[in-house]
Amino acid sequence: MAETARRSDRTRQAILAAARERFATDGYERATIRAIAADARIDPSMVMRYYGNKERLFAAAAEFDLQLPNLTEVPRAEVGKELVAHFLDRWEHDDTLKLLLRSAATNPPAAERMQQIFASQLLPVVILLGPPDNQFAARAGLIASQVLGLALCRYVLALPPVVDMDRETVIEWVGPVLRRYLVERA
Amino acid sequence: MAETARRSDRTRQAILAAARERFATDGYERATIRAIAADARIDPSMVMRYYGNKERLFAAAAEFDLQLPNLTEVPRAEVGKELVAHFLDRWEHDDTLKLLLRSAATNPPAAERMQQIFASQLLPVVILLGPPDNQFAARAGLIASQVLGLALCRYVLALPPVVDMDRETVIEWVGPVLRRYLVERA
DNA sequence: GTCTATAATTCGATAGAC
DNA sequence: GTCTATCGAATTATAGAC
Repeated sequence: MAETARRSDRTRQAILAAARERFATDGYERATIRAIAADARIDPSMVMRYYGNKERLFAAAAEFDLQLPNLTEVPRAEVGKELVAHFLDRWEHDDTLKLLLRSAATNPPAAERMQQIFASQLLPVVILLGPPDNQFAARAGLIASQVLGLALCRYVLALPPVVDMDRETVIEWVGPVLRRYLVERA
Repeated sequence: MAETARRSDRTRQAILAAARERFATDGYERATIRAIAADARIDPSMVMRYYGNKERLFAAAAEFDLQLPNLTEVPRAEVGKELVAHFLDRWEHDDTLKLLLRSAATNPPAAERMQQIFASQLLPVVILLGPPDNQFAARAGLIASQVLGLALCRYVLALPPVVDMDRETVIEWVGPVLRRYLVERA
């Protein structure tokens, strides 16, 4: 029936949304299926029915696309700022990166997923824009280190000075760093 | 008795060393008192006897001193590289920062400890060396973001390109960034 | 100081009625 | 599709014998 199909889809989505929130705030081990089900206002056994087990639920919740913008049209001087701004937006409007960051520290599959995301989505951008010095991987890794470190301090550890910096200040400071990692010679 | 006092001290130290290792590799929630006791080759109940509960054991294991060097004598141009080199050494020879990093993602007390460490140990260095622009806190936060991001990618997430970078390459790339955050004008 | 036994929870997962 | 009941395992923590 189309009626029940739509309803089970809504239930699926409710579970996924609740799972994302819980995993993002508590990390993989502290987020319990019971709590996720309670947030979604459904029975815990429904979570198992739809997703089989906790690991598969997490995998579904950790699906993520960086949605990196096309930087080829952006002036070389602005390319770093553009990148920082994009990441800031991406974090503010989507919990998935926080989820991955929190969980990857203690959950090996989450760490692997993080590796995949940066290898498959960030590296191509670096290859496209960076100088042909065969240091693409290192450049992508360095960008990841600064970007993830910023997210870690701002959203996970909540270091006061990093939390208090407004958007423009962050862009002004970190933009040139990413530009250096992305397109400048070492 | 001096005899038993020495023995209980050794036991205490064995527990602490095992705890540091387990917390560093597994994070707070996955590291169990049983596993720590097994590593230290003592009975689990001894851990409770000496440290009361898991939280206090963690607090003891998370005691950490960045041991930041005196940078006032270092040439301004080298100050960033010196800082990166110091952190790399500190990580290689001590698990405590990895322990904090892994645990802080899901354990609030660990995150607080991280805040304390950077506020009480890194901020003074920035105040001492940075330009008098009243941006000390922001500078310290930015340094923390890059340094912790590097550690996260290299030791926790194990992003291949960041793991594969040798010491000199890291210093060459990240040194100038830390110098900028530490002493340069925005 | 050391160890056994176990209490008290909590969690992921399953079985089965409706 | 939904819910109740519960299993089995693991964990922190305690009580108490030796």
